Amino acid sequence: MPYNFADIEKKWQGRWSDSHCFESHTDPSKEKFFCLEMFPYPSGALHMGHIRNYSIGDVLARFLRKKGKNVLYTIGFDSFGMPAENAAIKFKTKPHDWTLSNIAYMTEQLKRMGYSYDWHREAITCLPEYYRWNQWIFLQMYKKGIVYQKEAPVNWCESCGTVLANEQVENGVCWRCHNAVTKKNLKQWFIKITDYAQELLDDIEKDLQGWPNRVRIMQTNWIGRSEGARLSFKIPDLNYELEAFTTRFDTIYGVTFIALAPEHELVKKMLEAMTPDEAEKLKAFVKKVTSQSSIERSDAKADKLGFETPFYGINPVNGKRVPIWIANYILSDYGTGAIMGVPAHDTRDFDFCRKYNIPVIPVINPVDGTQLDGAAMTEAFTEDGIACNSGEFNGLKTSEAIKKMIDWGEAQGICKREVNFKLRDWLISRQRYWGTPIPFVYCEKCGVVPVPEEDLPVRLPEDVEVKEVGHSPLLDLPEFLNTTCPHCGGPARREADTMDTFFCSSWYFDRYCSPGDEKAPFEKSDVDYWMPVDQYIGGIEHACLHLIYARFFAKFLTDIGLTEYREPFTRLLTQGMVIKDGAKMSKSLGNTVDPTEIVKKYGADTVRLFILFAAPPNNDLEWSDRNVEGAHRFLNRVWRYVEENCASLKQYGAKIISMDEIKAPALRDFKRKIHSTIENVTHDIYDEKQFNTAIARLMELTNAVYSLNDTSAEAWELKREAVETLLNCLSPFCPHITEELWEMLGHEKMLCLEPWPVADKNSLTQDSVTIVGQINGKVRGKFERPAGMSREDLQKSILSDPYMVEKIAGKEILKVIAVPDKLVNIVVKG
RNA sequence: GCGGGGGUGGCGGAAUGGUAGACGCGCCAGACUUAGGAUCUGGUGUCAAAAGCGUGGGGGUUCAAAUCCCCCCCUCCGCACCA
Repeated sequence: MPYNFADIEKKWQGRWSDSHCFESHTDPSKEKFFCLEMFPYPSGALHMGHIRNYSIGDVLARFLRKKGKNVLYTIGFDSFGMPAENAAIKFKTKPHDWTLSNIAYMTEQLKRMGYSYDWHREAITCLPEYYRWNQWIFLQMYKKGIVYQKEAPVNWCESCGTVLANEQVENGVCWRCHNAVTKKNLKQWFIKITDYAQELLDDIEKDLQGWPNRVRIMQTNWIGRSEGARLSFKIPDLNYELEAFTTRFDTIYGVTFIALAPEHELVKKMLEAMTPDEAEKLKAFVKKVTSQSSIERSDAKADKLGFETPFYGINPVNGKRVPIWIANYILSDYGTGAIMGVPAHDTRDFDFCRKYNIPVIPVINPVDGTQLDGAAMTEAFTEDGIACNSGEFNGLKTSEAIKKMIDWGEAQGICKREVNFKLRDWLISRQRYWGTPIPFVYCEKCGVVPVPEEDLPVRLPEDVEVKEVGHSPLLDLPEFLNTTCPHCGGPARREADTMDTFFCSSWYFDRYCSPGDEKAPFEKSDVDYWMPVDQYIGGIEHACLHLIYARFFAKFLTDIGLTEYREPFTRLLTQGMVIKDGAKMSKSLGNTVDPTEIVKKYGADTVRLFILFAAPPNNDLEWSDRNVEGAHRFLNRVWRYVEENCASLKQYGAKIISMDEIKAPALRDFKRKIHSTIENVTHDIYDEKQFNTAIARLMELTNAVYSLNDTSAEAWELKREAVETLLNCLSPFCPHITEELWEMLGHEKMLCLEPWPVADKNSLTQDSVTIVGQINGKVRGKFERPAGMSREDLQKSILSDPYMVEKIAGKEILKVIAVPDKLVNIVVKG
């Protein structure tokens, strides 16, 4: 009977589903394991990246169930978002219908892969059962004062027709469509994620040891903490105190100018105080700079542009007058939007001053004793050194100077210690239709009023026509827009913006714990039991997006008493990309491989095996049709062996023969192979998450089974043990074929319910070992010796071996190093 | 520029400081076959070679280095005027 994967896979998927064997329940008497994968966006069909992600997760889930853990493993769909609107326009359908039909198709695909999801926990974010709790959580945030509206220059993507959060702008372009992002002044909803900046930072070190270092560093940089001081410069002509932030208060004596961002509020006051002629020039400058795209403005290599104003500020430490400039390289939304310019010790300020002939005054000399000359310097000196030209602080080392000068400044009332973060508040509103409606109304009398919790959900109308990108159909729906004020009962208008979809994905794992809860987003007892996630698996691209937002949510939900955990994901695995012909598989490059086609041709087990064997999870994985065939060939080999030897194998296996009973060396080796395989595979799967080597070990065991030609009863007993071990250990990777063969061997209980095998220590002991004989560190011979020989005996034995005696004849032995059970190295001269 | 990974056969990749190249792909030879792009057996770093040489390059530590230290090169990724 050939290996008929199509029928076999269908059969077992049916059995698993009918028996509900993958459903899990909250049970504090059992040890839990929450295995989570980043849920997909229902774009239409699964791609190989999904298959890779979920195959990794399924191996872990199936493995841990066998290890006796109560495993929560399920999936959902992150189903709000732009593509549904675009598709609606293109295919003249409705986002709701398009999305749900995609979900249906992708669900089918997932089931075909044999993933052991608990489908009764599934969460679909675009359904009101789910998004009403987005609205509810948003209202809790509002109550706690961390939701606010603000008019501010925000990131605007013209092609998506909406604003974007800071995290969603990559190198000045939109993360989704890669078009240039501009700034626009709009009143928008924000969440004060910055309140949590310090905790988000601290907990990276404290609680995220199970995360890849790379992601921890990326988040650390994104949060971007810097310590320094805030100080102010009096501007007599404008009767204004200009505040600036600096991390280098020790360079305060080196200030030769002040620079403002063109958006700074002081610019307005300046314009009023300037002559009309000068004001026109300044206006033109500001216009020029602010009309630059984000890409141009944030390019560090681009030319620095400045405009010298007729105003000056007073350096608080020495009373010196310094000119005030407006410059394009000053960011309006970091610090105070103004800087103290110290060209001698800051690269950017240096470039600026050389261009505009502003004096350079060094206030730190290198430790080697060189005296810097401001006029002659060719680049800024940014290293630590010794303070000079700094009055009473001369001679201090930089680290000391920073501390002492700020101490002094604080005592004098000149400055105040301050910590700044790069992290910005999370801009949550989107000018889109297909998202969670923001639960607020605008009342002429009462202003901005939250929708009362009992009125949730604010339902998103589903029967709409999306006509053009950038225009939400909600704006044309009076029945949605027109409402009454919950406060005064008067006429009011609904907020037509929807939430960033990252809001949905910040807590879906909590929902998995309490599926279908109608009274709350989740039951505390469920979440207390299941959370935090023990293993999260997904792409690196979310390092500073989803993974920061979800961490923030965890902290907020705990602060309002809904949960007990402060970090949602204990361990994180970021799988590499699936590559073909040297590039990431993508529709636009036309180098995709459709999982459905491959599953049809080879079966789900083969696809899973290939994708897990071809590379370790963290590496990128090059698709190879040949290697898919290789994986298929291996499964055929396993199938053929069990099928052809089924009768003999079934005849035996009544008892497991212990190592002590086995005499023949070949059989002892075979027994050892079985148990070392168990030990290594267990370690590779759980400790290393190194599935490629785990599979390699199973291939070795298969090879060993094939090569054992002994047909004694004893040998058959052992072969039975080997085959059953092989099937059990292979089953998390290739669950269908292994169930089928397991059944063929006469088992009635499903293999997925069978406990994971345990390596027998006694079967692992070596009878003899290969000792490497080295001369001067070079391998010269190999010798079989009994295991466990003492250092002395081993040394004697190898030194007296005729082969080695001959090799070292006539040479003077200087030293001998013997490592028990490993090697003997003879150091000789001559 | 700053930060973080990587660099091992023809390829994907293995190697607690201790036999470099497990396992697989590919390739070569043979067997079985009407046939093989099925299957099985053997071989496969380099070199004519038992020797020698081999883990990006150069130094070093060590009895012993892919692995530890220093310098350099290449490559991928992230951040990028954050004061």
